[in-house]
Amino acid sequence: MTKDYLKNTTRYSPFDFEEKIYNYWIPYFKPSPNKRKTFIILIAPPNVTGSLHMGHTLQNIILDIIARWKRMSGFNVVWLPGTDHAGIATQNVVEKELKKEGLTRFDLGREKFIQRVWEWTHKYGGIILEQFKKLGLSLDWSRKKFTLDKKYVKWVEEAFIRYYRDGLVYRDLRPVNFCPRCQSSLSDLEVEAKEKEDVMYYIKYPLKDGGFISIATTRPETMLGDTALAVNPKDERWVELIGKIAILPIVKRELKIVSDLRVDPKFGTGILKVTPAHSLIDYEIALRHSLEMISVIDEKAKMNENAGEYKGLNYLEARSKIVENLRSQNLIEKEEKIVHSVPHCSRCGTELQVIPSYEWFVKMDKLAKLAYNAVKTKKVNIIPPRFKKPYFDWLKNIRDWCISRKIWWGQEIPVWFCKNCGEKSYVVSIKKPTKACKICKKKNWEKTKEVFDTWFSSALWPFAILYTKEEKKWYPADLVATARDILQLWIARMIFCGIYFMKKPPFKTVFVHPTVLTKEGKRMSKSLGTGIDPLDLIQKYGTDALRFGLMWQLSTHQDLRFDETPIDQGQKFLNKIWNAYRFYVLTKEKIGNQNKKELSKEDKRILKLLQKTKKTVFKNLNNFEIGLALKNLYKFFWREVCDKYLESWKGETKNNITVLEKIMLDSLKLLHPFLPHITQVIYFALGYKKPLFYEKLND
RNA sequence: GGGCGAGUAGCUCAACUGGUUAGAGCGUCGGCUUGACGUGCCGAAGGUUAGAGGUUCGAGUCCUCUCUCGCCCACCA
Repeated sequence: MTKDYLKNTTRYSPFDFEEKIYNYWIPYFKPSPNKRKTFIILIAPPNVTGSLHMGHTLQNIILDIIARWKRMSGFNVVWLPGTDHAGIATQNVVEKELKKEGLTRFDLGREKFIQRVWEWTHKYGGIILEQFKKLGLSLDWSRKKFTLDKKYVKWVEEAFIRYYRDGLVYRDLRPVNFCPRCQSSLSDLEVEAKEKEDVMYYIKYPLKDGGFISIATTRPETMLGDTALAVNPKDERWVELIGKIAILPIVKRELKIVSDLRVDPKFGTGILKVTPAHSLIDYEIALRHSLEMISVIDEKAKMNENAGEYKGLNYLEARSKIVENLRSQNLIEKEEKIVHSVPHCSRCGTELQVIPSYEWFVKMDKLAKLAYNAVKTKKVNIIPPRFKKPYFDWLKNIRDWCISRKIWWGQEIPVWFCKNCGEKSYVVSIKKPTKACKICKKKNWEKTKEVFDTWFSSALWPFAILYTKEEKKWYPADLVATARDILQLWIARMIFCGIYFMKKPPFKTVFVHPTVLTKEGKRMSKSLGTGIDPLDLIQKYGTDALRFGLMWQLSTHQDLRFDETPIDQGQKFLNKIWNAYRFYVLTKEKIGNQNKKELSKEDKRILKLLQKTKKTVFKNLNNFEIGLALKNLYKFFWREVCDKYLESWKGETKNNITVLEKIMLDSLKLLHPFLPHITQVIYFALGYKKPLFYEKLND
């Protein structure tokens, strides 16, 4: 990387330099201890088993540009890499791997399976971070974090215990979304609604006093668990039914007809069958009317002992048998095909069941208020501001958070159950309890097999990685960037956890960046084959060109329909930059001591434009208008510096060499956050020895 | 069902709080270039800014309605 190399090479080749330059930088990415002003960026930890996609790429390039720019503006930048153990997601990846060997996790058993996931994690868990390096990210590699690090795990246990002591965590038997394949409960946010065609059955329920009423349902099999019927008191058609008794067909149970505002008169016949065990809305109604909860479906989506003659049947088999039975009694009034949305597991796509299960919940009312107020009072800024609305809406209508999972991979909940008494007797404690069970007076404790929702653990990420002795208490952070679908899942939860445990919100600014879509405007997805691998692009164009191409397309308010041509444009720009500096070196040599003392018209013009460009670029970076900032620079450097100013150096010189030097050095610095590798290479070629991001940008 | 966003040159996008002939890049076409540039430079063509109505001296920009697309959220049994 000498001056001669620059002079003699007419084309910049990223592949000769990018990796070497990156390795050179690594030690300098550490925050320096002697600077006072810090700027702390919080990374969104990718899943350990993940591999780089466009979302990570866009998000982290944005952050890297900010990080480098902040460093060059005099800040001590803290940005730590890390990964998330990602409970269900990771477990599913390993299960798929097992499937290839013809095995399920049940064949291995819990312990061996967990061991297997650890092996997988050790073998492949570092890949995603290695891929992050290829993007040129200025992360502090001396401080890698993982959500199952010893210290991290401790934070999670302590948080749970603190919630428990404060009465914010409780255990309850209630219907939850349950995935029959993953064999676990899920939180509301892990449920994905999918459109599906089904049959709506109108079933006649006899009234005790004679006559029939009809009830619409797509799930006749759940009727075995009906414990009431409900109508809306405002529905004039049915008010007179309130208080009357109907007879549940097949089971012959008497059902009281209750009045509840949650019943939608426009749906079906306006009469709702209340099945508290298998419907969340019905459960709410049941609480209000003290109704019994009878579960008829088990966690494998099979009918249980309460289903009488249907016991053991899969719910779909049971459905058709029940419909058959009803038909034979002439109790089906009508059947119609409908399309409606049905909850599926967001991780494996299986249709979910709502079944009652003992789970741990976090009470959300107080915590939601904390998160709400932090944004309302602008202690946390969400940019662009329009994303505040979904954030507020979510917090306003929130239900308690189910934080236990019955999967195997994850952090165990610090709870001990009495082997003899089971559900009736448990102790919340990190260590095995020494006291005796209150019921059986024995000390026969066994740790629960349940693990935490992975988001319970990642909600603590900001202080678990930033607030430790060796990390110099870098809490709170200044900035976090996120895709918008993570706003509730992660951002909101970090905010209330941060305030609850640390008394301060975990960051000041949340930047919600655009989603990378395909050129057709569709979501990029591996399974649909519409994804583009950023690594392929790097191999084809180099990192700087990719960074240019992506940022060129970035605007704050519109999703990005990914187009490859700007990357090509980036490659040309790199070559233009390279040759501009060649010309600069050659010109300097040629001019020697024929320098002019005064400033020419061109000198003055370009200096003025430089100041103006700096101002707009900084303003745009401040507003996360990265695409605009890059365009400002592109135009300035190519159209003004190259096409006009450098051209004016050809022929008899009337310009001042010190101006040329300033323009070329300042341009290099300005370009560095966006195109870090090439600018560093040129910087070395010009004879400088430092990382370019150690230079001051705004003098 | 609710919310948000977008529909501007062939393609991907700009145009700050409404203000002169609506701008870039790529693509197309025509020239030029052996004192940096596998290229570069100069220039041209190309748009009733989705549609309809309204406010205004003036609207891509504000209001209303319609259409199309996308995303997020939602316990419609």
